[in-house]
Amino acid sequence: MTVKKTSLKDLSDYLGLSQTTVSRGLADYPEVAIRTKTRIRQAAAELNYAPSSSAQKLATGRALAIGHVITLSDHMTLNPFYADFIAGAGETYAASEYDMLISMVSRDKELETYRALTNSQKVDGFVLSEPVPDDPRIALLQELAIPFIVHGRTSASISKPGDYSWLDVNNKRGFETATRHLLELGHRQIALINGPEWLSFAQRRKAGFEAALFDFGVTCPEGWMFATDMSERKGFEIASQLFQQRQRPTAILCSSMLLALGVQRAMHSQGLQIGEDISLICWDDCLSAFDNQTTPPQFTSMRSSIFDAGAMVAECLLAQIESPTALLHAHILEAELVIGHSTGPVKI
Amino acid sequence: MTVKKTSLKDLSDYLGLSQTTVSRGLADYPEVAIRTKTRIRQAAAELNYAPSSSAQKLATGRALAIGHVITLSDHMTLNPFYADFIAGAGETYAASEYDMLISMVSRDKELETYRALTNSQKVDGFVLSEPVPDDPRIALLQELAIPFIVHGRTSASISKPGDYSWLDVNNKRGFETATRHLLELGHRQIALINGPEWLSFAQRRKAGFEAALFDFGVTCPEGWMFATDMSERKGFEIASQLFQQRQRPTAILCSSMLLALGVQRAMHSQGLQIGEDISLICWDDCLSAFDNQTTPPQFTSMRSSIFDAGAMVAECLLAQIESPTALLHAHILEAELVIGHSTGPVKI
DNA sequence: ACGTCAATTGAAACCGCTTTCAATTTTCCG
DNA sequence: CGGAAAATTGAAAGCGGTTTCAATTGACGT
Repeated sequence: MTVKKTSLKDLSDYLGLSQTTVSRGLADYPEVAIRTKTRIRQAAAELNYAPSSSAQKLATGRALAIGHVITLSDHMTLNPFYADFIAGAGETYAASEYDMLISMVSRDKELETYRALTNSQKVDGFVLSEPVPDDPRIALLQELAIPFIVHGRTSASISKPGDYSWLDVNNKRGFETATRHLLELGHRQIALINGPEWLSFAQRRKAGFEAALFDFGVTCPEGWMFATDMSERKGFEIASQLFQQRQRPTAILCSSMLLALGVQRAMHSQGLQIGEDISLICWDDCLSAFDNQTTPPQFTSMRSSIFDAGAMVAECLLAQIESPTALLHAHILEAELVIGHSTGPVKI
Repeated sequence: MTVKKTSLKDLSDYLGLSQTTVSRGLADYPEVAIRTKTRIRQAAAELNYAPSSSAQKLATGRALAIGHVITLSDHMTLNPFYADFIAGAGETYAASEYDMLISMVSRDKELETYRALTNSQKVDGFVLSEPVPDDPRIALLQELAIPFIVHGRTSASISKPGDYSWLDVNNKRGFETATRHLLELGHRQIALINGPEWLSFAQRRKAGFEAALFDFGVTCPEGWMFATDMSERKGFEIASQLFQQRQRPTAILCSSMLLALGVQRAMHSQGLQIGEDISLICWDDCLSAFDNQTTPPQFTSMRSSIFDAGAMVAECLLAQIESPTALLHAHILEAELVIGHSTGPVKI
């Protein structure tokens, strides 16, 4: 059943050449004669030869693989974002002949997993997602001296340039812009439905929200800033609850489109007109499952493709791995405000 | 910077033992004396030793990795389902010390990717998702003689038992049951919003839908069976279109909760009451991002966790790999009808 | 004390590829 | 044509484990 794979030796025997030459020929070394290379390539194709990756890894020391460790314990991390983010990264890896190794582990095994993957030399680097303010993973990977890049940032204080590589979207400015947009439309009663506040990005978004309000001398009523799982249902539940208060917001800011869909449902069920009675802005990660790309889009939103972010993160990491002398990366992407149907001037 | 990893040799030198004994000690061979094992383990922990995976692979011939090849060309496959499916599978792999290798490639490189991963011996097996009726991947993998399992099935004709391993949910019966439920509530004007019909599962669902209608002597009006990307927007668009016809359905069957959310939005925007004016049943994959687990749930649905499916698929595959003599797997899961708020007797 | 057998441990080959350094063949020129 | 330089090719030593087979040690019965 299991057919013996053709090895380099088989191939070189077949060609009457040494393994050395064949190996070099396949790797396109300049010192191998053109006609020899041609012969080698042809024979390789004929015998369906492909080098054993483990042998190659062993000999070169490079795993040609990047690790993504995903924790399953809480529902947050196994969300649609991740699918798109991974897809973006994966595309880049594939284009560079790298493999993507994904480990799904419970949170308590997380650090151990990074350590094991590093020690067993299964990967050449890591991509970290969803950093928390003082992320232990970063310290660990620095100690292990393995290249990595963070999608997002930890607290500003720790993010001295040159400390570690990261790529982040400007969450603070994004939410500041969105909030300002609402304020300029005359809204003064604005609620925020944010992601879990132990994640850095959520903290930044909140800061942006507050900064804009502050500029306009507006305050957010007690209990109008929510931090929650970003699910449709949570959006629905929170909005429903908001709508029952005697003083109701005239605008709502959501940290994800999924939340916005829930809010929208709540509005519908209360007979509230979106963009009329209440304005709604959400963050739009341009997920393939929720496209908001009609013109004009369904939701007014701050738009920043997480697929693209995945691709960029991967590119930075690979660059870093290929030339270790390169500087660390630190990139900020700006989200774009896109006006859709869900916002309008405040009703008097 | 790059600290030299401790190798088996380092460890055996440190212990004053041979590599042989240390290797055996770590692998818990019975012929190694207990006290020696203890010493070895201790030293290994001390020196932070972890075997090089590539060396191990080379020596044993087992990659201890499973491949998932995902095509990016169309948006369908990069969807939330996949995230949950992969998560389920990944959990199983992690528990069995296997790695998960994910390749994101365009459809035209798909087969080539399977071939390359197999030849380079990067994986011990594959999981195929979203089979099409006469799937070329299956033929290829059979030819390559590498273990694999399909999540889903190809056409019934090809699925002779023993042909290849698969695990599928009973899509036909699921939709038959759902349709029957609507029929028993008195509905006779039922529309179907299905997934893309070139995928086997969608064909089966359609067959189930038609079978139930046939049993009740009901026919589905021309143009009421849709096959589409399963996005929120498509659900909205199709439902909106349906509602504009003079004869409007009294019930709708959706192939995903995402579609159902879109349909719901369309209903809201037309002032139609869900479960009152129109009944809605959707397939519920129990995705973490769209939970429908309230009691009673928001949507009446056919429920079958895709996360669990991923875990089961992975288990079957691993079993198959570990004992090649084992029979091929062929499992059918039944989806469960869960009554929620979105259905009710037909209005007269 | 001695032979025997079980319990442990080791030497060395091998997995399949890369790479250093040496060997061989060509090419070029005086 | 002789010889140096350039162009090719090869032998062999790793890379870091596993495993076969042999060797050593210890225990035990007489």
